[in-house]
Amino acid sequence: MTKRGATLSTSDARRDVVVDAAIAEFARGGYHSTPISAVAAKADISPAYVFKLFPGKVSLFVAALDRCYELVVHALSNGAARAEGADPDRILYEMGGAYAELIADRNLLMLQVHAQSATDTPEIADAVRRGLAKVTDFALTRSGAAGEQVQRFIAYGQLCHLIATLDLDEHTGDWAAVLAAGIRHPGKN
Amino acid sequence: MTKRGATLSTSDARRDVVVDAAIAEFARGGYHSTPISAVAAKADISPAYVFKLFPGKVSLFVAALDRCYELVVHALSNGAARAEGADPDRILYEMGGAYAELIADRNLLMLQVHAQSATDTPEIADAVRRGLAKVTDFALTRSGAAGEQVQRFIAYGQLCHLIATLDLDEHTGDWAAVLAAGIRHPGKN
DNA sequence: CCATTGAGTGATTGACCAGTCACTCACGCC
DNA sequence: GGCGTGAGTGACTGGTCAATCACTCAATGG
Repeated sequence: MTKRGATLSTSDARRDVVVDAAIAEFARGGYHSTPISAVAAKADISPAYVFKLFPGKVSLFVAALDRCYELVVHALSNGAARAEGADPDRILYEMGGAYAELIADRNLLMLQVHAQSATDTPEIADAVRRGLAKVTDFALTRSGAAGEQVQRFIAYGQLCHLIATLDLDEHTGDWAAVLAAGIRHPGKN
Repeated sequence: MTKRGATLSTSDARRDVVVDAAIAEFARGGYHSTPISAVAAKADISPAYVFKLFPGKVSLFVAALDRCYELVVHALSNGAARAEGADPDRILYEMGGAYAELIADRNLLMLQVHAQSATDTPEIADAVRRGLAKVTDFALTRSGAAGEQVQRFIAYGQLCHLIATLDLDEHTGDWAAVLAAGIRHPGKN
């Protein structure tokens, strides 16, 4: 039954599964406190095999990060499509909405937060810069908005990360309500 | 020569020294990948004694965080004093300038970034919420600005953290120039 | 039916690290 | 001059984890 094509692609398919597991696990514990064995368990695979699919822990984390930013750009693209032909601000607004939906499950959000904290590893710093460049460039060219608008877009994205990380909502206190005002349903799940 | 007063206060004095060392070391490696021994070495003290001064690693990190936010509020206060009597926006602007100066050495900035990534430890999450609450409340009451202005203030502070973490400046690329535009000299040790 | 290849694992190694404990040493006091 | 107390340490323990290696097993190709 396992025809040549399937067998040949098995290894690559596994790699994808492992990357998905890595996103989930690294998002939970961050880079340093998430053992490879956790990712392996999530992917129903032995820890040893992870090292056959990826040369080391860093590579796996970077692969997860790359995939994360890929998904982010994809979501922004979908959002922009919802405002086809509208003015730049409107397009950026829709992008923000799409981003909020994407990170509702928190995995992609927390992965970015953890990545920012692991930038003392050069490969990770490079990956974050690469991803952020792609996101920023896309927002600039696709929306056609001015630099200040895109800067603001990213800044409020960062604020959104903070709010979700800390589980802030109006019931945390007045100060939290101020920070979370108008931010689209962060947290929740 | 060690008079009674000095001897009696030695333990507390040591604690302060250790907290300073903890800020520097945790800022470099983050919570999980910074061993107590690194902090101890920086404070010229044996690792074992750190555990006599603090009940555990988490307590030490939280103590460092508390001190960090204390310094931030203090800086904001100084900044606000420079715009005494001016309009809220101007006061917030001066606060931003004072904050930029404070985090020029990056230690306090990176500590906050790492803390956000270590919020799966409840004590740390609490400490971050506590600190952010103090900062937000102070910005609100001291400047008298509207909630949206303070929200923006914090959002751009977060953006500033991202820029400094990644060492972005105009020479990193056009996208980086967009993000860093108008942000007051981040990085540059 | 044998040889090759690639998927996948168990067992192990070497390093590191949080936390503990029994100890020393230097004071100040009676 | 001993005694108590608090500063400070060395040595150890139990546990974890990244990475490696020698191995098994199944499929495929000739």
